[in-house]
Amino acid sequence: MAVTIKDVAHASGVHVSTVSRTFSAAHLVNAETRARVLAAAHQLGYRPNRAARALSTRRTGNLGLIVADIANPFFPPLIKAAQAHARASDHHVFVADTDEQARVEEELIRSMATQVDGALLVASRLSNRVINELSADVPFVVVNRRPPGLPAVLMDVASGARQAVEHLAGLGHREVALLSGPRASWTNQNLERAAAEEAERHGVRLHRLGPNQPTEEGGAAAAPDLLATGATAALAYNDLVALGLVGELRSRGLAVPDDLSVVGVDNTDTARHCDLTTVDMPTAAAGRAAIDLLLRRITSGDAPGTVTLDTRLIVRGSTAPPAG
Amino acid sequence: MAVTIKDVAHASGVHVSTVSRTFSAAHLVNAETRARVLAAAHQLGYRPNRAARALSTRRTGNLGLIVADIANPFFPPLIKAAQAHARASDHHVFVADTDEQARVEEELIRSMATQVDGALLVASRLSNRVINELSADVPFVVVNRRPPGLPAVLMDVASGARQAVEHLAGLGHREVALLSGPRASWTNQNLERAAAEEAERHGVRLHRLGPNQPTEEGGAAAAPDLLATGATAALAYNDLVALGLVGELRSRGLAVPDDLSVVGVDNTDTARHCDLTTVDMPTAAAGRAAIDLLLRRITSGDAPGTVTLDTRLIVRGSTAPPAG
DNA sequence: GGGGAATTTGCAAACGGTTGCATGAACATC
DNA sequence: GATGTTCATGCAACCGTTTGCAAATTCCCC
Repeated sequence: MAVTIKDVAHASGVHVSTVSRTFSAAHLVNAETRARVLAAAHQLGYRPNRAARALSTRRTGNLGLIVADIANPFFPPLIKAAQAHARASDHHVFVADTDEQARVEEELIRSMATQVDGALLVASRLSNRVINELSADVPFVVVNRRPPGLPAVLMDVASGARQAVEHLAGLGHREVALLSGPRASWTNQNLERAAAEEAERHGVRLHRLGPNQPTEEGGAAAAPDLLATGATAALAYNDLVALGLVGELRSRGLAVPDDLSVVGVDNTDTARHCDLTTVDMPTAAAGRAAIDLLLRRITSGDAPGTVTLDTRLIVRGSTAPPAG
Repeated sequence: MAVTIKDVAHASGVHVSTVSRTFSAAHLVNAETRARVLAAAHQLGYRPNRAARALSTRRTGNLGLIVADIANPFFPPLIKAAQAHARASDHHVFVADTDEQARVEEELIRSMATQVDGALLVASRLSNRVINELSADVPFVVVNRRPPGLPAVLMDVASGARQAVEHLAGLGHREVALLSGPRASWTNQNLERAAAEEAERHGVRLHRLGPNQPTEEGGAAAAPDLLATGATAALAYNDLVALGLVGELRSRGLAVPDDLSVVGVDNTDTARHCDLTTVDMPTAAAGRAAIDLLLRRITSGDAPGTVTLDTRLIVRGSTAPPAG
């Protein structure tokens, strides 16, 4: 059915190889011939078959993008930016949702391997060992992760986390809870470390709670433990956790920020709507940067280093001085 | 580099065609041989090259999923459900974001055409003519659209819209504004029609405003016109528009729902967080149903009909009786 | 034990492109 | 006018897999 290079060759009276060159190495074909071929191609509605081309060139023009949960509002802006940026270089993006499960993640990457030139791993839950193993098949760029030897884009949550703790300390909070996220999350590790250091610096006592599911349910479920600590403020792994917590507190008759201050991480649209103080993550910039690194790695084969993007605190209405 | 069928053939002492059959028509190969081939394949870490396979079979095992805006929280649950469902049938999903632009949408579909077996068009902005033209190249299933002759999954916003108007009328509102969305949106057309009918039935005057951008900015921008109408309640094209409106009203010193009731459409997570009354759209179910239709269409070639899913109003705190 | 069917395998031609090499034409150089 | 370049094109092999056809083997039945 589809019109192939052969049809174009026949229609324009040249060999298929000439047609091929017209599209992939135009300078090798005579201007006049090229015009004839292009006219025929256009008239027939010819479009090169990327899969077939990939067979010889070993370039599919596709990129993979692996995320833990598309429905987590942290990801869509990154996906969107990455995709738009990839499209500008004539690359398509395969988006895959791993459902936060390492096993699914691995399987998706494996089955995607032959169809992409490279992949972005965002907030991967895989072990470094597995990542390294897989990276033999597919060139990776990771986001918010630091497997040794792989190019990475990092949204350095530490800077924002320090600002958050400082902000809370400045408001007068002396007992702050940290609702941590998945153990395997690089962001979580950094968050924990930075928060602990900064708490120490300000003489704030930090109660670590977790790991929690990085979802609203996780945040809601953490409420009892949190209340038991006597903390007057909470810093959550991400906005979903923060909002889950806020919801649960409200349904227990507690007011935010009057009874308890809450800070999230990610600065999702939802946080903005809910007037949540949060750490802004430059997701769109990270998406673009990651695509840049990946394309550079693919085309020139070099393994470019690490890009670190700063984060910063956005103060909104969910934080206030402690009650009493 | 990658291990191919040839390597497996060599390692197990059979012809490549036997290896091929082991994977795609196992019953044609002797049990003993099959075991040997599988062992070799496993040991070498062989994975069939889908792109190469696609060349002969004309089946890529990939599906396209075209959405207007991944960052609109309406889409991710649908994407997620569709993808999980597709994966269960060993299909991959190409997600593409059109940025609400018909031109981009068309181009994406065209360049995706050779790499997918079929595609889901969600809330397409293309004209029926273009959709039909493209559907010669790619089997489509559309969501929230009714191009004649194409299988469709419809989330019937009309039922929810009627409930919404009835709800507002019941609260005592007599002047309701409708903040409509993109002209090309099937959902918008249905919403307008159903709201108008139901308003008529309840003696409510409906002020149509729009078309508005289906974003928060669009909602915010509509505030002045809305206030000029003297309406005491607003029904918005979607939750984003509703929330944009709410934000703008608040910044003008107006309270929701005390001064004005607002109803959204989609029942996104954001709406839930913001306590917005809204029409629930069964996005996950629609995603699954659409994949079902698409796979059926692809495998058995028949063009199954239309699936309609009902919507219903979720009453929350953004609606109340009119002031005074 | 001979004939036919069924089972298992190999061969080779596709699928739609790309690309190294060879051929041929046009042109310039001396 | 012989020689050497450059440019444009064709030829054919190849990318990894599938599949119709034929050959070879085994099995069954009379």
